[in-house]
Amino acid sequence: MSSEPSRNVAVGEQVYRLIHSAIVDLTLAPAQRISEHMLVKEMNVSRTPIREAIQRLERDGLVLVFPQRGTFVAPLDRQAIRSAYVTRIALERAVAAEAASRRSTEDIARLRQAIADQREVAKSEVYYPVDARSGRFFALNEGFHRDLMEIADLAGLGPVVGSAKVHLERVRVAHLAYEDPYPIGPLVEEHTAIVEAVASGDPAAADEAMREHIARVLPRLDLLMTHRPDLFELPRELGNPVGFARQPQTTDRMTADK
Amino acid sequence: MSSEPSRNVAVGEQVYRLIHSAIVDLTLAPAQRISEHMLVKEMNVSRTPIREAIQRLERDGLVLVFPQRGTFVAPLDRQAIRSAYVTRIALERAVAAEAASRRSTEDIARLRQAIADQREVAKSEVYYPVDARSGRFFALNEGFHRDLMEIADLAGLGPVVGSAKVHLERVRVAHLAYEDPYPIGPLVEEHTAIVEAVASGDPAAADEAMREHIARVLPRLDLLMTHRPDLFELPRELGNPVGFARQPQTTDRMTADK
DNA sequence: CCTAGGGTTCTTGTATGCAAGTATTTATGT
DNA sequence: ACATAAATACTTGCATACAAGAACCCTAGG
Repeated sequence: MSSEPSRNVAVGEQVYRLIHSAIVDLTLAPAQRISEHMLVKEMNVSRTPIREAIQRLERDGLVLVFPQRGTFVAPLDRQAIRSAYVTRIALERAVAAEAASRRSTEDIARLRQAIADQREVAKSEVYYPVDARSGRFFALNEGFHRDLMEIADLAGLGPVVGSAKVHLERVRVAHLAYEDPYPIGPLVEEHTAIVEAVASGDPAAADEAMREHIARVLPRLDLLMTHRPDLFELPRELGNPVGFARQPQTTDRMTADK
Repeated sequence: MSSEPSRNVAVGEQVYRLIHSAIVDLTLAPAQRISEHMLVKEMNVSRTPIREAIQRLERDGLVLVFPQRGTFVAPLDRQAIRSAYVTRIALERAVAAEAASRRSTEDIARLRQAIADQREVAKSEVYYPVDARSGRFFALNEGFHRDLMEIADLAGLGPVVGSAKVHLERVRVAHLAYEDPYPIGPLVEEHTAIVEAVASGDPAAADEAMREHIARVLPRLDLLMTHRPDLFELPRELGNPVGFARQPQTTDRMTADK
């Protein structure tokens, strides 16, 4: 980026974050075409960091790359959303259970403080904002789940859960334009139940409390599919994009042929 | 690659698979230094696809990139391995349970056929080979778990589970050099238990059968850490690599500044 | 009016050159 | 001999040029 070098964070990382959040909050519409050249002009960066970002987004399932044909913002995909939901619920449950097994007294205090903060914020921020990703409660919520991961000594799950969450968030953002504002009060109560289960050192109870919590925030997918089928369709039928047979179990070996 | 264009699969993908399997089967030793230039000479490819592959491997947690300082094969990391283990067990359990809920009669037949194939192969291949990733049973095992995902309509979990599994496989490969050959007969019996639970449509039983199965293949990590501490250490203490604060929750917006 | 063909323009994939920063090594002075 | 500093040889990040293929449009012919 020619303006504001903003050293300390690589350019490719900045580009990735920018496009990433634009896709998640639907600023970039599903199925919308994007081209590297367009992004180059728009962001004053060369193609290299743009391509790096696009390849990461492709692996996140947020863009579809058709070689020599074009790149598109990934439409909402029922199967991908279902997978993301299963992933999130399975991993967060495991985190809660493990946190209940490993928590120290300091951890308990930390979680109770987090709950107190959430309660305080919930007095002023009663509903989620329409973009769903701004506001203090959103940050507190993210931090709460991250705290649990650290207590469970499973911080490595952060990226995995995060990459699943973005698909659910896109659905939630789309929903907020059609549904009543989402109240955050009940979320704090559910968080409280999780914390108490963790504090009591009961993994099964923590597991169940988290299961209820996550199940509750599942957006009504079918409703959205009938209201906005356009969000689920790619403009034209193209073949398969390139990046879907990942995680190879190849048996090849390093063959230096020089 | 200058020799054998091998069209149909992108060069970057080939490079990725090559380095990926070399790291997983420990052909490339943990903590070993690798440089883009070295790989360029070794594989007769330009830096671009090499860099693409390295960035993907970095996100897989298989290499560590220190900008302007060097790139290293990621040493075995206790926390990463623990996270991978939790991820795999949580997701495979969810898959088994969901498969039990959705299975059709054709699915049941398919699974029983897979078991029959495994039993047949287990007669000749009694133990895992030392490289742990070749042989017919390895492929059958991969296919079995993939079948379950398809039956559960959760094929999207394939890459996630796969990227977790590689960390466990590295540990398993390292183990096989120090332990007795691993018998595959019991694995077939465990698979059978899973299939019967799925066939009977009992999600809880399928969940439990899968839990036992995965828990059994957990390699003895502590043993390896005492035998080969070198596999867990980076040669020198460097700062943090670049790619660890992924999955941003940035609030930035697209700001075209042209 | 419709169809077929050719050329133009767009797309992404790949190779390469330049820049900036780090570590190592060598020279130089004490 | 030792410490210090400059120079040199690396590293990866970024920019850009070239190549190959796909889609589109426009024209010519039926």
